[in-house]
Amino acid sequence: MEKLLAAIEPFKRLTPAERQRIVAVAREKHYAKGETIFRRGQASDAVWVVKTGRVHLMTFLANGKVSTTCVMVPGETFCCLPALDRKEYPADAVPAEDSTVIRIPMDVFHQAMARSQAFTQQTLCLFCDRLRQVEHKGCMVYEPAEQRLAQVLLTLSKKFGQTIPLTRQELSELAGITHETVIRTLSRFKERGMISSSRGQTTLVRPKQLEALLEQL
Amino acid sequence: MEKLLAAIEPFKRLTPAERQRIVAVAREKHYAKGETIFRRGQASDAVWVVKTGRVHLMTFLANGKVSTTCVMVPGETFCCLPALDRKEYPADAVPAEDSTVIRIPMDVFHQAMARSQAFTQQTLCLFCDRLRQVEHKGCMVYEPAEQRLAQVLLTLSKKFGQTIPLTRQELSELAGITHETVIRTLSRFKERGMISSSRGQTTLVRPKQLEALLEQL
DNA sequence: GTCGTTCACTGATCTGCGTCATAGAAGCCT
DNA sequence: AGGCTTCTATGACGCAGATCAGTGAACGAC
Repeated sequence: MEKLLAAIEPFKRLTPAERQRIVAVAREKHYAKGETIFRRGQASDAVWVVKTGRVHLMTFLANGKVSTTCVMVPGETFCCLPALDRKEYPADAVPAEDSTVIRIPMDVFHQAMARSQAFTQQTLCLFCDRLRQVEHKGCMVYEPAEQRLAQVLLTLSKKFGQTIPLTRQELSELAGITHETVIRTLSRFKERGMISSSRGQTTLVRPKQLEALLEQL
Repeated sequence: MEKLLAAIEPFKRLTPAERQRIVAVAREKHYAKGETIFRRGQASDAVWVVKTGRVHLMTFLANGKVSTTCVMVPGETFCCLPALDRKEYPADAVPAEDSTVIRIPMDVFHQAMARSQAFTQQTLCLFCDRLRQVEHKGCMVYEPAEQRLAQVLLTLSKKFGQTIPLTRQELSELAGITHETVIRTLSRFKERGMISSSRGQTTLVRPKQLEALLEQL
């Protein structure tokens, strides 16, 4: 665990001794696909790091629909937000596949921030990036389905590289469209040679063309 | 200006002496409706406080549409985000009516954060609140126009009270729907006795019924 | 192997809302 | 006054995409 934390933001900013204080109380936990790590509205008491697998931050809406706000992959820290203001979790965290996560009690996280200026600064930067992402996503309301999906794919490719291991259903929850529309749109992309796909994954063959879709209009 | 800052977050958290350091270099500026305070993408060099009027944070999209992310009213501080990570402004700031704002150079803002733990903490809280709002707004993509508009009205009523001084056009930019749809939807709300309205303003007569709209489904 | 489940795909409606057009009312300027 | 702009309002039309329905392929469990 020390090795993992030493390699990722924001924990790499700590001295080994400071990091050790965290390692001493952090606990590794395993969750099966579809379990719930925490729910929206619960009081926050920890910061989380994905070690293996994939965790989605999602909101279940009144009309039965699901909105996924973020996909967290190994090495990513999630829920800095409640860590900063100590308020409740803003979304549900659900492993999209069997996942191992590290749970860091909030108190030691705060102690680390109090001790290390660099650690605090980096935590804030991660946090700011997140807000910028979310704000950008908010503007997507106005784009048609095709552009929304292209945007989602390009964003995911920054995390996963060319091959994105999400189902059409999961993509639909990210893009805010139905999974049927995702399928139809991806079929068109495939006809145009922009992507290839197999069960549970999509590969961007011509990312440039997808980017071009966003520019136009 | 000292009097205003002493009354609002996060500046009220400073000691009078610390606050005076800010007042010494802050400048009051007046902008007419429709001018631009700053644009998205510009390097950020200041934090802003609304003194009078109303400032919208908005994004102009490629297809000519406009998305308003936030309405700032007197006493509110905006652009803590670039203040934290020193990156570029994430949106345009445009006065929706003639407005007076206070411009606080970013350096003194940072100095204040370095000096006062309470000030930093409060700045972070404001920031977290903003992220929670934006995340919540992101989920709205899935709601039909009626619910989106109801949500927008209820959110605005927290700032303005029962009477919301925005035009239909401005409401449409906040809700992510056309102004025609806003007009039609508000007409229905009016028929049902939930609101009343006149040119440039909408009054929530039965806010409970609007809230009920959000619960159902 | 068989069964059950998940995922991918396709076609056939249906509809909310965007788009376009038009018109009147309210407010501001000279 | 008159003219101009902004805001509100309403109707007609069309379409993107949601909804509903059905099929088949891939995968895991036993």
